[in-house]
Amino acid sequence: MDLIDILWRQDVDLGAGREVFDLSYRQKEVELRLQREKEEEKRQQRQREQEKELLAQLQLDEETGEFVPRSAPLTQDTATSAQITQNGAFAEQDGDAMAFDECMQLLVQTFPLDEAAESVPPCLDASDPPSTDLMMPPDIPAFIQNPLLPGSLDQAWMELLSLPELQQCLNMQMQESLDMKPSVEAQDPNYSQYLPGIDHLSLVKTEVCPPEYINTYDGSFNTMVSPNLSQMSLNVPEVGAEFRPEEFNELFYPEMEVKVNSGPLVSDGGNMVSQLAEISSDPPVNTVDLHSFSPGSFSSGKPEPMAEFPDSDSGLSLDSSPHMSSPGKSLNGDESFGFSDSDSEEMDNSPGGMESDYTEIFPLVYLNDGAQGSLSEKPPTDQQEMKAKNQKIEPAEASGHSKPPFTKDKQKKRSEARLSRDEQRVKALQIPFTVDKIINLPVDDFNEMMSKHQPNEAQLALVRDIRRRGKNKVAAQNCRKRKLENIVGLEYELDSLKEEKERLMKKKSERSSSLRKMKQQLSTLYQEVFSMLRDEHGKPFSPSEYSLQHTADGTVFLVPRIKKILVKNN
DNA sequence: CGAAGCTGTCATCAT
DNA sequence: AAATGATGACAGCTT
Repeated sequence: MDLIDILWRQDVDLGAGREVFDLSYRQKEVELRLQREKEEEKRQQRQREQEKELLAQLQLDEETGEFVPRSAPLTQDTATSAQITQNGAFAEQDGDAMAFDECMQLLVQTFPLDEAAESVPPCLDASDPPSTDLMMPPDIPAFIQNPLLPGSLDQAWMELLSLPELQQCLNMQMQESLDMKPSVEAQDPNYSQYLPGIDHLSLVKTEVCPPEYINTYDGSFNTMVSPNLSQMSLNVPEVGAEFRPEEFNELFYPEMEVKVNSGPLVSDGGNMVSQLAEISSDPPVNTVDLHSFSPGSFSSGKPEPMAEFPDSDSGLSLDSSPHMSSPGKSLNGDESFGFSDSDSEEMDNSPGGMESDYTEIFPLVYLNDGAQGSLSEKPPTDQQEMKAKNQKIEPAEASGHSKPPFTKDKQKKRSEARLSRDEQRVKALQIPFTVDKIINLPVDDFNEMMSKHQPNEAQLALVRDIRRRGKNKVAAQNCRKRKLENIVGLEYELDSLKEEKERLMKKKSERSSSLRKMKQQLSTLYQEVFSMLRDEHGKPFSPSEYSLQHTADGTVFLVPRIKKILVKNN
């Protein structure tokens, strides 16, 4: 379940938001893809007529929507051009006529589980016995053809499938599902919750899994899976029959779904617990731990705080996702009292960051809860405890079950965690005020509120701490905002000044050019005027002997240069 | 793996 | 004197 959860988050991190899991969204995608595929099919038919060889080598890549050279699917070594053509033919003739159950029965009959398991390569055998079965007969692949999933999801699920532990789980689940077809049907109800079109399936939902649990963890899986299940028989005729990794994934989603839903619930009889026990180096992974992840268990496990401060969440973790805040709350609420910020920082990271380690962390947390006593001792105690926790957690990570996805999961806004922690502290000290009020209430109201409650020293210190931190946080945000605005303003001013400088330089250049032009014109005019002047003999004046000078009033005189020189000398 | 950026927090001073 | 705002500095975390 942890792995599934991790991978689901990985899907989200990879860009597959909840909208991806939405039926309508996916249906649109399907329509587009189908349209594309029809076009491509037409083109392919033309190509078949022209070149059969090309046909064998070309294949519609559902991820990119392009025809690419056919590469053998992961587990399909037998993929040949002949089979491809067979698949295509089968898709048209048999695909729509054969229901999923019928195909499954046929597969089970044709390929017993033992053979199927043996025939599957190691990397996928665990995860998809059914899919391998489906692949084997050339007529089945039509099922698998479903271009619903985006590439990112496909990748994420491929990663999921590549996990050995999960493959084991999936393998066992798959075998069970093959034996008991109803189990597969039981999964649908969950899917239907997120699929408007599959309402009829929702009848069994409550029997399979608590609604809260489904809401928090199963939603994504459900939406991913359900379209495929519901439309599996419908998709068969329309899409080309080809094997792809993502198709396998789609087939497996139901199984994962089953695990997610039923794992914690049916943990006693199911394989999940045993698998988890094998996976985890820490033996004490039990159903209680698993249940601790579900929202319902959160509320049930910590009834008092939740009941006492029902609106505390809304007060501060406005932008925090419920999924994230919930675990943190249950975690911190139990153990958090009056510890220092640094402690709380550590708290933040471990619970929020390693979600897959919930099973390991939560038990520890519960222990801590019980151990928590007075308020004043908390800071050092918590630090030590956290260190101990981390040490305990590390082995599990070292065992290879904490993976890169965890680091992605760690990407949470500290604000969310901080608020959540403060809330938990408030709850822990049984302070009947929301953190929001503690921080944002005016001084008078705040003091009045506090006086009414008559808080003890620890409560008062915590409340004032929270208020100070909260206000300072806002102040820091504003300060940084101002700083950025100042930077932006200065940059803008700098740009303006540069533009101004540019403009002035350009103006200067223009003026200089204009001045040169005017000098040129003046010179021309001077020569023109001078050349028109004549002495008493009708001869022009020599420019070397005479020059023209003008006074301020515009009067022009012809001045002999010698005289002028004499005047200058004088 | 290191640099850069973001955010919360603390210390300090100013209001 | 207390509360609050502003801001530099620091640490932890993410990108």
